[in-house]
Amino acid sequence: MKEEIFNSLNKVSLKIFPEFSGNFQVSKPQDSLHGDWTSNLALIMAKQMKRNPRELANEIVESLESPQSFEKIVIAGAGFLNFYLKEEMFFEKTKEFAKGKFETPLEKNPKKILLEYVSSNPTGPIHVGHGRSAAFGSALANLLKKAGNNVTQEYYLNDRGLQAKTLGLSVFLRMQELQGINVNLPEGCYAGEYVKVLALKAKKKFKKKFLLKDIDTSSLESLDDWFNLIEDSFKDFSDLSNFVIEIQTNQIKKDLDSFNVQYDSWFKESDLFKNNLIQKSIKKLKEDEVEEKEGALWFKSTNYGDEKDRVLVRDNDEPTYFASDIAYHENKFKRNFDEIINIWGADHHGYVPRVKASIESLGLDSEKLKTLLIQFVSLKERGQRVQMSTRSGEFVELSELVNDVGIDSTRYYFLARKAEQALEFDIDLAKKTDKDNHVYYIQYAHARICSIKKELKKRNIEFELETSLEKLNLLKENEKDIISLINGYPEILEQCYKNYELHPLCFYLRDLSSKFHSFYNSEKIITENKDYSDAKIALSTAVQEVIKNGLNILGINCPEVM
RNA sequence: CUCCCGGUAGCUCAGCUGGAUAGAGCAUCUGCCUUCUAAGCAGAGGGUCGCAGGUUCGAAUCCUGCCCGGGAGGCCA
Repeated sequence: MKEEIFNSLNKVSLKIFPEFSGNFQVSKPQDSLHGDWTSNLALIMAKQMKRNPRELANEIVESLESPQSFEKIVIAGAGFLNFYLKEEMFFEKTKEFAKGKFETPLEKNPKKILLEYVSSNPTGPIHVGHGRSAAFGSALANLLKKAGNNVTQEYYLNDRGLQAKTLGLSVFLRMQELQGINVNLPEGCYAGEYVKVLALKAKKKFKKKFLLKDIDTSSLESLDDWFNLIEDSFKDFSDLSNFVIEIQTNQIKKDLDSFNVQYDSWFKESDLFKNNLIQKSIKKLKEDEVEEKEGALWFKSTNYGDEKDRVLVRDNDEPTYFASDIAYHENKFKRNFDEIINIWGADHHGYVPRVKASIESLGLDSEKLKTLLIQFVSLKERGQRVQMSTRSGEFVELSELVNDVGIDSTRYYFLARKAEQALEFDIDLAKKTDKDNHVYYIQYAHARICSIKKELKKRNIEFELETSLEKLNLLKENEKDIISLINGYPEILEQCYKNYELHPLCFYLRDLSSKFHSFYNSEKIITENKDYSDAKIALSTAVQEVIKNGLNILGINCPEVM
């Protein structure tokens, strides 16, 4: 509908003023008194034409074609064009939605999209910060799919390199402790409790294979000292590293799966090495943008506006994380996606320019890549900030939070906040099971409607949806406000889709629920007046379906009984 | 020092691609259960949109400068 209005207005604007190039809008007015749709076209045009906006508005209305969907078009305020839908059009969306029809062809040209998110290192458990990305990524995937696109969700696994070795060492040292050999953990080792759990598993698997026995380690201090010793004494050490990385990876998969997050693809960094893709990609960078300096190999990302040039291969011949990422991104592009989306923690924002630079140097179209940054999460409990620091291993695991407050609350509050805004997660609020907790409030509205349906059966009252939907005009004016809100649902989805955001949907569902609770409470829905009763149940059904549809996108459960 | 995010009601936040009287929730105060779920509803009070300029018919929204909070700036990931 919005589009129809936009197109016909556009047509008229060009007729009146062919040079018109303004960016006018058609939107839902804040106040329903201002109609079902409103446009600022006359105001925008008046500026360019240096004319009186109200006069212009008159001309526009006069030459507007096919206004048959509208009861009236009113010129208001400074020159707004307010469109009032005819009643039968007004009920259109509610009728469709009540029947569960949500065909929203948001995307006219469906795309093949790669969505990479979380991708945290398998050196430890997923924590709450990753959880926010997980909730966001999976919900965005749902939305992109609903819009008609083909979406691949991918997790990039850093399963090799220094961090894998460090985890191996950390577990190795805990294994010694299990045998009564005391060693000091060097700086940089992973210190969390989960490392001890891994050590137990490793001990079971490898028995006495990785034991120090009589080796004197008293002089060892740094990570490197230890790595040297291990290289000399334990030829198969990588078996241990690989083993614990695999266990951690499975743990991550499990944690994400129980958070309603499912991937289509797990991409291993080690595969890039197996196939020598890193070297191959580096060779494909523009020749004059790669140079050797101070024993290392550099990429001149400053050519593309990056702050400084970046190292690709260290002086010890080990490629950097950045080099892997170039190969990984080249691989993404080779897989022929129309759009490639990365969801990264905001602490990686400095990383964006160099990756874009490398893509361009490879001769690929960096416009295809979109990077969304998610800000940090902090936790609040009993009015106090929960202390967290990754360095000391005192972070709160996602699974811990989910166990505490539940998956629905966790997902909702992660999503109800603009992604680029830091999030303060109120644990006490999220645990509440009353109206203060928005997700309960929304679910409760849905459950209440289910409950009405049950009551109908109990009382043996017949209800036929199709015919009842024809009685919507019996609703009172204030009840029609709900219909107006329902009419706005597609635009909310469109806004989310266009801007890669989900919080407007969260806010919308809460608003809709609020309107419904108010409606429910004002008077009985099931009454002696059969026709009016039918109309109210039909309206409730539409609300029920919209809530179900919305929660589904957010990846939040929609119980029928609470 | 450079870059990124933020500063809107007592608190947590929407609104920011310029539009009509700046909105929600919480908290505070006043009401509402013989009822299809009170796990709820109705009402009230509460604002220098960080500060100062600028752009224009119109600025919370755009531009410039400044102040405050958080984050990032490795041959770590």
